[in-house]
Amino acid sequence: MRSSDLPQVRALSLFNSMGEENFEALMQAAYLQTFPPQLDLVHEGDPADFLYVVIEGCVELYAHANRREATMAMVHPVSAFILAAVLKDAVYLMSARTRARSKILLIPSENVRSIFELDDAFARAMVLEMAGSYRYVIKEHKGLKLRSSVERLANTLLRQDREFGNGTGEFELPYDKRTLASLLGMTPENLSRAFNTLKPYGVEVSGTTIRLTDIKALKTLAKPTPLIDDPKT
Amino acid sequence: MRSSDLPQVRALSLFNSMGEENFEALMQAAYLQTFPPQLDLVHEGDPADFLYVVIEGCVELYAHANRREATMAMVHPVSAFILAAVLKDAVYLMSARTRARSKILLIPSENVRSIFELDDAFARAMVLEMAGSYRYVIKEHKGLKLRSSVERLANTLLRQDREFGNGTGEFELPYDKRTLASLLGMTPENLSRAFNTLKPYGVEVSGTTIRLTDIKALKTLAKPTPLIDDPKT
DNA sequence: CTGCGAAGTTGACCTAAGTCAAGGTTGACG
DNA sequence: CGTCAACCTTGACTTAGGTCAACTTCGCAG
Repeated sequence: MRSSDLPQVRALSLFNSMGEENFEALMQAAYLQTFPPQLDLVHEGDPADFLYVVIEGCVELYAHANRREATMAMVHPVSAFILAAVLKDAVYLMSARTRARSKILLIPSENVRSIFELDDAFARAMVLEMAGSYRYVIKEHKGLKLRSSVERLANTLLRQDREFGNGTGEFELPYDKRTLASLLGMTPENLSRAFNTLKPYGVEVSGTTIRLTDIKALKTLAKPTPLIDDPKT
Repeated sequence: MRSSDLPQVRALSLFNSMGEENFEALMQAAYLQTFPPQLDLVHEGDPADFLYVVIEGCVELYAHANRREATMAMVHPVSAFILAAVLKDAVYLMSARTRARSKILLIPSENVRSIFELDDAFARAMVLEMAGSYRYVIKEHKGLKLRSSVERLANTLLRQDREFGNGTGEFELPYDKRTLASLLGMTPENLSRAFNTLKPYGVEVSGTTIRLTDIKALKTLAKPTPLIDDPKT
């Protein structure tokens, strides 16, 4: 793999505390590849052969059942996904596909597990990574169980504004609306309608650009809570 | 704490590989207490002061938002809960209450974290424990997003039959119906109706006893998949 | 500029599930 | 053995959200 990409991988909290020789051994075994958009990387039910790290681009995690499909999460650079399946040497619970041209690091799961046994700092980093992922899903699950679709949308907009618009009230949706709809657990049609019901709360939509002109009102409706909406904790 | 309870704690996969002196240090700092039913142990949003281990009884994890409440999981002996919050030194994302008279081990989270730093085997056990919890929530989330409430109930019944009835088709519900309803993400009224729509598929309910007389038909409706319904993987 | 196709929107309609209000069961306790 | 209080069930009704089909918008290739 290209040495210019190494530092950003090394900088990941998952890798930055491990021993240099172990890191090198992992990278030695790894493949760095660039994939076109809409390419299936892993399929749920398959044994976990690789740990994946998104270096550039964007990856969608999704799941199937009952001839329905649901987007479970979007993975942005630089972060790893499907760590749990690799550690447990189990099958993937989710499928993954690229949503943009993406540069991705593939580390054979056997190597991940053997270095995990060898390197104590790596093992500890894994715990924290897993704890973070766990809490992310718990928050998603709480949102889905306790909120209406309009509330979920409102809170997502408020979060995006904090993350991408720096609280200015104007930002771009990071993905298309059908994906957003699936992520929020609704149909594209219903997302459209949800945007309309948010119009009186100062939500202006034009294509993929969003403007929030009355954040206070939106918050009254959304009732955000750090126990669901704060990605940090 | 009573020494007769030590072996079952030690036998937990979370604790069975760690060094003896570290285990003793943890237990030295821990409290073993028996609580009456319906007692609140932790409240979401509070800082994680203790790691909890259910030795006897039953604990419900639940969450609040929008003046609604949802049961997130039931914890049975012998297992630990809210590990992630303890490790990250963060606030609890869920509340917990006893659902039966319960014997519970409380380990101060500072001690957990310091032993985590000290004991490599303990750190590795934590990774696997977290990975298991992560995959549990992912499965719950998939079920909620991809299945109707009747399907969720049908699959839960099939699973209970495997776990408690050993596949005989007859077993007791492990908790009351309102709890089951909340766990499945529906109202008690709707659970009643769901049981009725399952009647033609050989589901007989009398109080808390369930008899499945046509498992094949039930499976046709439930369409179980190990990627959601197998608690082992 | 034009025309095509995908993505998004809208409206009409339908269905699953929630809500509310009675009843009915059951089980603990006097 | 009766009474009370949970818990559960049922029925009538409402509502959120899904479905289907038509239409619009927009980006883009020719």
